[in-house]
Amino acid sequence: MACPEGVGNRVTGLRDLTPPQKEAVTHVDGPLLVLAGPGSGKTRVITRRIAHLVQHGVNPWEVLAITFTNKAANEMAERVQELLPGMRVWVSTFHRFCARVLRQHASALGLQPNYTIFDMSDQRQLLRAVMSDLDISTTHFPPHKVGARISRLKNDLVLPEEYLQRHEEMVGNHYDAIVARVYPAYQQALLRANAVDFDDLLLHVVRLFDECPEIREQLDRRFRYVLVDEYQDTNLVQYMIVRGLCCNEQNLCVTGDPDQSIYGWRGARIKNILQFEEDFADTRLIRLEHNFRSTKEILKAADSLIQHNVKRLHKELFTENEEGAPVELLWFDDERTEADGIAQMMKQAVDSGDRTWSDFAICYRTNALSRAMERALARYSIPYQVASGVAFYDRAEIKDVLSYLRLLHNPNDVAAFQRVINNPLRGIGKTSQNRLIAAAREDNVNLLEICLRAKEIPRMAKRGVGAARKFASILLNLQDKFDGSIENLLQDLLGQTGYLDQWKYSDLEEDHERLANVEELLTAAAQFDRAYEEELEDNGEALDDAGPIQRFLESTSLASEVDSLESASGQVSLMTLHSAKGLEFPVVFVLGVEQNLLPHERALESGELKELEEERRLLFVGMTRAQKMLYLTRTSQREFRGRPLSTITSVFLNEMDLTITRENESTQSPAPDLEWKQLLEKTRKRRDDNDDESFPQPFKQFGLPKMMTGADLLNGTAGGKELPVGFAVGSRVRHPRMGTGTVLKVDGFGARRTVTVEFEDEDATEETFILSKCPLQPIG
DNA sequence: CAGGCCGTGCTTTTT
DNA sequence: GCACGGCCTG
Repeated sequence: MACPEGVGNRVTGLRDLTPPQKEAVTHVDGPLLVLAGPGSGKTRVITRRIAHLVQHGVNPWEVLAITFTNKAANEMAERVQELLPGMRVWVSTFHRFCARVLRQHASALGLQPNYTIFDMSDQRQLLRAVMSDLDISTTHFPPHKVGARISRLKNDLVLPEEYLQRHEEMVGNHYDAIVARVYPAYQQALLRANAVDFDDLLLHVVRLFDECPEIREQLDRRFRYVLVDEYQDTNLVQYMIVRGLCCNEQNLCVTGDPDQSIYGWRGARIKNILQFEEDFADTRLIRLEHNFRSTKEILKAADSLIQHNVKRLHKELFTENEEGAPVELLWFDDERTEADGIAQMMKQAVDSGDRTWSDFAICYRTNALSRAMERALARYSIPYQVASGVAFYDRAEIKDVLSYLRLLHNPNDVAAFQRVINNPLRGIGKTSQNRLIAAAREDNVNLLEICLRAKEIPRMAKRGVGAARKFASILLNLQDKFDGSIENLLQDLLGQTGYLDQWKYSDLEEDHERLANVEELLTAAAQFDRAYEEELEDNGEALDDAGPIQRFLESTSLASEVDSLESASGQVSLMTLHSAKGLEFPVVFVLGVEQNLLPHERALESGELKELEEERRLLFVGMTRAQKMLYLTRTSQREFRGRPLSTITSVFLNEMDLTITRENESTQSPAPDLEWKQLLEKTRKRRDDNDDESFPQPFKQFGLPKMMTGADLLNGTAGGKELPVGFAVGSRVRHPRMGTGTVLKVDGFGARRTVTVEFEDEDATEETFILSKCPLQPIG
């Protein structure tokens, strides 16, 4: 029975694993931290470990594997299914897991089990309403920005009351004051709508754990083995969920790579993984350092780059793959030559039969960089796909249909109500809608009920009364007739509301597309019906106590795009560095390795070391996607927001040994930073300092404080009548993007005062600025 | 009440 | 350079 490796059978023999991989797979009890370098077979280790647990007596339902994305969850579930046919192991995203927990314990949090999950547009709509209630200008404070702030607070586990309190102690920041008012009101509005936003799904579970210790313990005991992938990307809320599930049963296995943490900006705390050993006593630490993906040259370059990060756990990456070609820096004149050059290289490789189109990936820091590249690919007739998230479920027609379903399922869903009450047009305008919503709130009844009683509402438009009653009775009737099939329900719904009539007789291509999309939704519903039925048969009772409508809506709100990138589809892939994570390609181009682009301007402006390091990790992630060939590119001149700008050498380029290929001899870019080595030493010495460390000054593009811009100086003077010091003709000024220059001319007065500046780039560009609106700074 | 025009303001993205 | 939002007009 026992084979040389110890236990094992045909399915999970361990011979194909490296020693550290094997160690991770066979570890059973107690906390386990797997630091997995890029291309080190991490997913394989997780799935094999799950199989190993189950084959050694752990019940499949005692295992919980958590990922971030649906894609990762599906892949993992598939591979577990191959190893353990017919067994149900819970592999889920954080959000899906929480949605389910919440459903079962909704009442403990003041929700009903048929709660709705609000997506970003619902959130924005609700915020808009809440803000106008509070008389807050949505022009000055755009709801999506306020929403982003609230989201960030939720990710950081800050509750409305706490924020209000914390804010009262602070003085000054206007934006915070607004958010402090909006946040509690927004939460109240969500509760009234029996709805949660994405962040609430997680936050409510933490609250549940906090307020109902017995529920926490019950879940903790039930999921004896918990696995969390990409642990370096967890934020504070996710961290608390994981901890909550692992107090009593500390069989927690986390995998991740601090060097690939690139989501700090949305609240991910790299600390979570760095401090894992402190959080859990007797942690077994395993490093997966053997890279199976890249050539030695690629790995060497990537490793030399990441070595410059100070805050990291050391890893010694190595590979047994071939030496490979050196990593090259391609230096072009401008973005057009860059794009053409890359297109030509790819075409040549494909024409000669060495490569196929799908071997290539082109990565960039910001989406804007894809434009020039796309044009070139079109010129060369190269097939390509861009990974960008125009999600199926975000399309207006899909959202409309789903909103009907949402409203009949949760008649308090105000966002859904507003979306469909006058669509198709029923003569219930904004005013009538607001009257209905206000009346529902006052009478404490749901939105469908208030529609039936619209007649009783004072000053309600007559036309709207009948329409509202008809609208509500259609939905209530559908609710009664529901026979368990979502597809039938949607069909009836479309028939009775006449929603599709607006496009049915149109010749427009886009209207055809809309109809086709709705058709696709019906197919998805039919598929769901079948799967739901199967699950019922499989389990006797449903695995889950929620009805099909709740489950269907949940799956649509938590599903993102229909797998936007198709592998092996004979096309070149274009994507941001962020979306490249987790993928691999034989040949990778990383575009625009230039100061202010990579590292990004915003990271430099912040002056924070941790932001600079995240940019470095971003490049590291990009580089380690490459299997055979890796090219970094830069230009001398690049169009930025419509203006051509001279570029600056990225600090990252100085951190690696690269072969530099100049496509064209052209203008010399500013010399590499001579003080670099010294700076690095200084930075290293500071490594033990706290988090908010800033990097040494010369990194900052603009050494002068913001208060010194012409705009600020002008606004600071009485009425702005005088010319601010430092802007006389002939004085030297600096512009954050254009660089330094000399004032040629001054015109106008007060807010209309303009200055014309000749910059010191090679064409001596002349630019005229409105002094009160530009970031020009005087020098000296 | 919808459509067009003007001004503004700009990373990265999942759920 | 472009996209989105707000405001104004037909």
